[in-house]
Amino acid sequence: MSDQTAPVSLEEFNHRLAEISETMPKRLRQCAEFVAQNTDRIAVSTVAELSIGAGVQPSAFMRFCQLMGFSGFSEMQKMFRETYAQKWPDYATRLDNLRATGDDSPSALLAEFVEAGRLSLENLASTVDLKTLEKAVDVLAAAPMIHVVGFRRAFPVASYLSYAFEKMDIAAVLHDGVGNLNPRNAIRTGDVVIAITFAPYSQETIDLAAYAHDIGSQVVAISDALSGPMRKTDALMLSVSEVDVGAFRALSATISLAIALAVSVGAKRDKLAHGK
Amino acid sequence: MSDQTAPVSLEEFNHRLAEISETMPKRLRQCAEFVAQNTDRIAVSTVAELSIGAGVQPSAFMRFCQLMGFSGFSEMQKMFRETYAQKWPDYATRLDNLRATGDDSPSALLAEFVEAGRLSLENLASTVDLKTLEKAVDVLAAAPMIHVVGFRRAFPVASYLSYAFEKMDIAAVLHDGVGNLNPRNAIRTGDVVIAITFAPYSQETIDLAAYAHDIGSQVVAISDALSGPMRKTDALMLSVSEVDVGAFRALSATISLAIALAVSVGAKRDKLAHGK
DNA sequence: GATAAAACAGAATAAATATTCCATTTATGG
DNA sequence: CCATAAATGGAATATTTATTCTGTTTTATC
Repeated sequence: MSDQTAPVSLEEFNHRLAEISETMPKRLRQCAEFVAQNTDRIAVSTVAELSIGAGVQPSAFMRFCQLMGFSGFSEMQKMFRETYAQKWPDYATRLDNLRATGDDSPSALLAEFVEAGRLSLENLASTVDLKTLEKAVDVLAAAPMIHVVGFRRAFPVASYLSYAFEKMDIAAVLHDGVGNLNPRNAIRTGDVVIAITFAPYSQETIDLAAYAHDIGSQVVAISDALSGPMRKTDALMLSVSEVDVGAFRALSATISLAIALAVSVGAKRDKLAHGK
Repeated sequence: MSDQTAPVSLEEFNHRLAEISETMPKRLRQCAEFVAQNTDRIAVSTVAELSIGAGVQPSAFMRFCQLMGFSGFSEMQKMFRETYAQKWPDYATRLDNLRATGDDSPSALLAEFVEAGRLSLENLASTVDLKTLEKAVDVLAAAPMIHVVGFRRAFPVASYLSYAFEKMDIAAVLHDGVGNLNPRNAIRTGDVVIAITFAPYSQETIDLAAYAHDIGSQVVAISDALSGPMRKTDALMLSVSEVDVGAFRALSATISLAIALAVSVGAKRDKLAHGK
C-alpha cells in the first residue's frame, strides 16, 4: 500500500508525482499526467469528474491516490483544500505578491514581464491593421516559397514562424545567417519575404527586403514602427508596439501576431486547395 | 422564497449579499457575516464546516443559501467552484466553431491567440515555483558558462535566451544543432545547462541534459510538465503551462519566464561583481 | 400580555460521493 | 506458449454530506 508517508505540501506532492510517475502503469500514468496539468482542480472536483478528465475509471483514480501515499481520494483532496486559500486571489493580487518580494528579485522581474506582456497583447488587439494582415495572408497563401528573415531580437520570431510553416507543410526557408552565405540567390521572383526587425534595425534584414523588392518580390514586414526603414520596399507593414521592461521586452505580442499570421496562411491554403 | 435570480458571478453574489444582509434575522445575518469574511472557503468546505464557522445550525445555513437566491448549498458552491477553476477554453472546438461559421479570418485567429496568451500569462503568475526560480538564478549567476539547448518549438525560446545573455555579456552558447556536431564536448564540469523542451520531448535535448548531469553539471529545465522526462537529471524544473490554440501555442508565458530568468541572472551577476 | 407569524435547533431522510470488491483483461517470466 | 502476476473496468457497498421536516422557541403586533 505505497509508502506510509503522505505528502503534506504541494512541493512534496509534485516531487513525489514526478518521482513515481515514471514507473506507473498506463492508466495510472494518465492520472498523473492529468493531475500534473490540472492541480488546481483537485480541491474542487469529485473523483468522478477527475477520472473522466483523465480518461480512466474512478477506481483507477483511487489507486492513483493510494500510490501517491494517501489513504484515498478524500485524504488527498483534504491536502489540496487546506492549501487552497493562498491561490484564491485574483490576477492583480497575485501580481502584487510577486512584486512585493523585493525590487530586483526574480519574481518581481517576472511580474513586470508578465504585466508588460499582457499590456502588449491588449494593445496589439486594438492597434493591428486588419486590412494589412488579411492582405499579407493572401499574399503568403499564394507564395510558391516563403523566406523568413530576422536577426538578433527578431530571430526567435523568425524561427517560430519557420517552425509553424514547416509543421503545416508550407514551403518556407529560414535565413539564419549561418555560414555568412549570401541568401539572395535563393529568392526567386514571385517568392514572398517575411522580414522581421526592430530598432536598431539590422542591416542584413533591410538589405534582403530591399533586394527582394527590387526583383519584384512582395515583402511582409513585422516591425515596431510604421515608419521604419522598410518603407521603401513597399512592404505590407505589420507593426507591433511591445512594452519594454528595462532594456528587454517579452515579445509576447510579436510572437502572437506571427503565429496568427502563420496559422491564417495555413487555413487559407487549405481553403484554396480544397473547394474554391 | 427570495428572488428567482441566482447570482452567477462573484460580483453579483457580493452585491446581493450586501443588499439583503441588512434585513436578515439574527442567525442568517451571522451566516452573511461569516461568508463575507470567508468567501474563499465556500468552494472547498461542507455545510457542516461553514455552519460551525458561522456559529449556526446547518439548517440555518441552508436557509441562508436560499435567501441568496440559490436552490440550496450545492448550487451556491457550484458557482464558487466554477468561478475558481479558471476555465481554459477548449480552443480546438472553438476553432471548429469559427470555421463552421465561416469566420476563420486572420483577425478572429489573432483574437484567439491574444486571448490564449493573456490566460497563459495570468496563469504563469500564479503557478510559477518561486523557490525553484530563485535557485535557478543563483546557479546560473555562478556558472562559468551557460549552455542553452532547445529544438523545434522550444528553439525560439532558446535563441531568445542566448540573445539576452549575449546582450548582458554573459558567457553562453546556443546549441542549435547546426552541422550535427556533437555538442557534448563543449560542456565542462561546472557549466550549467538550460534545457527547454515540450511534449513530445525532443531526444537530443533530453540526451544533452542527461549527459550534463552525468558529468556533474547542474541542469535548469523549462518544460510544460513537472513530471517530464527531465526528471532523472535532477534538474531545477520550471514548468509553464501554455494554452493551446488548435495545434499551436503562442509561447507568451514561456518566453516571459525565460527573459525574466535571464535578466535576473544578469542582475545577480552585477550584484556579485560590485557590492558584497 | 395574548396571539400569530417567523425563526430556529435538532433529528430524520435523501442524495451524492468515495471506496472496495471481484471478474476479466493485459502484461510478464519461464 | 503456458502459467502467473499485475492491472483494469464496472458494479456493489459504505460513507459522507446535503436537504427536509417537525416540534419548539423567539419575535413582532395588537
